[in-house]
Amino acid sequence: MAKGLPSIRDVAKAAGVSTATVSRAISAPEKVSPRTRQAVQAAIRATGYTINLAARNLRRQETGGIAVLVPNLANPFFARILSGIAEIMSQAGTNVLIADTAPGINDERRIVEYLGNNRADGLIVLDGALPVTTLRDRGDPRSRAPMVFACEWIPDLPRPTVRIDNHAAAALAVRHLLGLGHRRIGHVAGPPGNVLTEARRAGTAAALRAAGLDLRPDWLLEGDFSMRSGVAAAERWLRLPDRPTAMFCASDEMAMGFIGALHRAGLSVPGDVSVVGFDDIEFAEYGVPPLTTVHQPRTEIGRAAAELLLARIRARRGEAAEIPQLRELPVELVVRASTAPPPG
Amino acid sequence: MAKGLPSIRDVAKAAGVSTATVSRAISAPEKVSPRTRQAVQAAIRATGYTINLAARNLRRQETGGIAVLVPNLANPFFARILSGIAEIMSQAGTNVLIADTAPGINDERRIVEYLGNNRADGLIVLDGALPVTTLRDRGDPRSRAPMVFACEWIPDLPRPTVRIDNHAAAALAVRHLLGLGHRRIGHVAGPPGNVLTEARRAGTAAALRAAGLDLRPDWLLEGDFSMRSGVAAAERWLRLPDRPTAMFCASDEMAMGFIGALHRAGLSVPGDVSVVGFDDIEFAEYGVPPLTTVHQPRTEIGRAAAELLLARIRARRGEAAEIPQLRELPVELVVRASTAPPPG
DNA sequence: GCGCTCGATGTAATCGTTTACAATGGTTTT
DNA sequence: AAAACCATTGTAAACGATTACATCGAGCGC
Repeated sequence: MAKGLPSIRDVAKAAGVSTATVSRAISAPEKVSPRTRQAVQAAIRATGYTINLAARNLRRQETGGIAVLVPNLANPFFARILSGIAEIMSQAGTNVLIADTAPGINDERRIVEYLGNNRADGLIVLDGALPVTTLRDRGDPRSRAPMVFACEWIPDLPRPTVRIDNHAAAALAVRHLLGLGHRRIGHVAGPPGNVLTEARRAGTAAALRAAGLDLRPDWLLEGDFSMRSGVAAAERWLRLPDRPTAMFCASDEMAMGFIGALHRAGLSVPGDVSVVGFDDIEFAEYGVPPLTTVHQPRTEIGRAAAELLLARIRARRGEAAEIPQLRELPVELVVRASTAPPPG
Repeated sequence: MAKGLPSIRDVAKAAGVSTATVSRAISAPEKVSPRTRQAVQAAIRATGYTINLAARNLRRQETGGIAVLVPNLANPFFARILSGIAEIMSQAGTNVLIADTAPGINDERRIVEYLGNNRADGLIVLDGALPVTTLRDRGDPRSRAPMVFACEWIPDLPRPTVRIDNHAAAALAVRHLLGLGHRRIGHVAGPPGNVLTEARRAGTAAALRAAGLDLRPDWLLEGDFSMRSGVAAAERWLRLPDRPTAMFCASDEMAMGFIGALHRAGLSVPGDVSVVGFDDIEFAEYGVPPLTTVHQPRTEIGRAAAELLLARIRARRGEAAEIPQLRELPVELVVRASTAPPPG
């Protein structure tokens, strides 16, 4: 931002009106006569004027940006969600700040500071594991910016949320395995305490129960959504005296790690075991074998979260808006080559 | 940003000094006596003051943010680079705006607008395929913000660049295959015209030539860095009347797609063919088989690019700074299980 | 024709910081 | 002891937009 850029005064002069009229022509065109509006438009083009957001934000008492709290920026799962958020926000002329909440990158204090620092008009939280206090008491109470959750959420902190129905999605995956004839079905879960872990585990158990089966505790393996933890789960699985014929993994990364480890142990997927993943990340389609998985509409989740937050911000400015407390986007099962009827 | 937040006036009152002194105590502490500095610090704590960046930026004629142009946000390769950038920028109190330059997401006009709009004090460009004109003539000439390249670059637009030595890195990969005894080595290249494609292809050819070999045109397959294009390359490879015993792929994604397709065709890696990738993305470590690849220090590239840009921005403000035109970060070959001596 | 309303526009204060310039008082130089 | 200097601080004018309030004139009813 260099000196000498055309300002609203230059436009006003060129159009032969006052700065107030130019301002109105820009942000409330209906308050200005069509003639004047046109003249202002022409003057804007002629001068090459672009609005100075720092000035607008200062005067409007806004920041012109929203912040996204990502549990782990390095995780490719979030890339498409961010892309959806960025798309909507860029259309709205709103900046997107991204903060990585992964331990070690930014400590809790820094995040609070970052957000309290009147840097953001709103907050999209993708991390359901953040301490409630971090989010609740952030900054000065007078500066509390509206907040929405996407994908994950914090049960103790009710806020509008965009996500999929994790319970139903897990059940969908399990019913696919049941439909193939599997009766011995295990589950590789996410990290304990995570809301997604709980919802997907419960959905798995519910689908099994509906078929008259149980989720056997020895077939419930714990992971943390990472590939590495999928490998570890496979190692425990291989030591099982009595093995399931199918496994539903709570993330694609775990599924791919799981399959890779089985492969190295000489087992075939889906020949010996069927595996279903969750998320439908890019790699799922081209893996060995291509992975059957539950598709999450990630770009769409990002867009929806962005729109929801924008609506909340506008509502705060006084413009009426309807704010749904929960928006659940549809998932679908993508059947590829990692699932087949049980052996024998 | 709500009304009623403590401002610099409140701090001034609490500390019994003028607003000018408070401002100096914050941004140029050496200009203020130690006594006053302490009093101001105490007053800041007492009032809970946080600076209003919109006001500072307006006055300083800055935006307080930098923009990153990413060729494809959905590509996990960029996640860690962004993470490195975000880390440094967040320490510097600078916002990071992210714009996806993928066709269809934002058209060229929108990007120019986005950047011309005095939104960014600087620019990190990760996309070497952007039309030069988009970047050169962006916005008002008076608003030209400093720019640096990372990973990719545009030869016609010389700007400070952070990257690896792609030529040497490719040669490193090829020498590994030569060292295993391979003499029949092919290459899956990136999209034509891409700077990385050219550098890596040239490095490949150079390493072969140094061993008295040629890069045979029929063994040079074209891709576009994506997994899908790796699959396509494998299909062409399978139809080859005379096949190489080893392939060096210019990206891990292509390598993984390539391996997957070979697998489905009943060939074994590295039993029948050795494959080396490039980048060392997360999935490379856990693939089937784990991929031998050239490791790019992506977080470090992001950090270095961020620091370089900050230096350029400071230099622009008049603070002296040394700006290297090229910073090449070291790579290393990570040997895993996708390479072995040639069969027989 | 008078007074009223209403739409369109202008005037000027304001948002919270930074910084050029001025003022102050103390120390050193001559 | 006057002059010159320096460090420290204060005063007040910016930065560029928005918006409450004032103004103006046209249209309208009576």
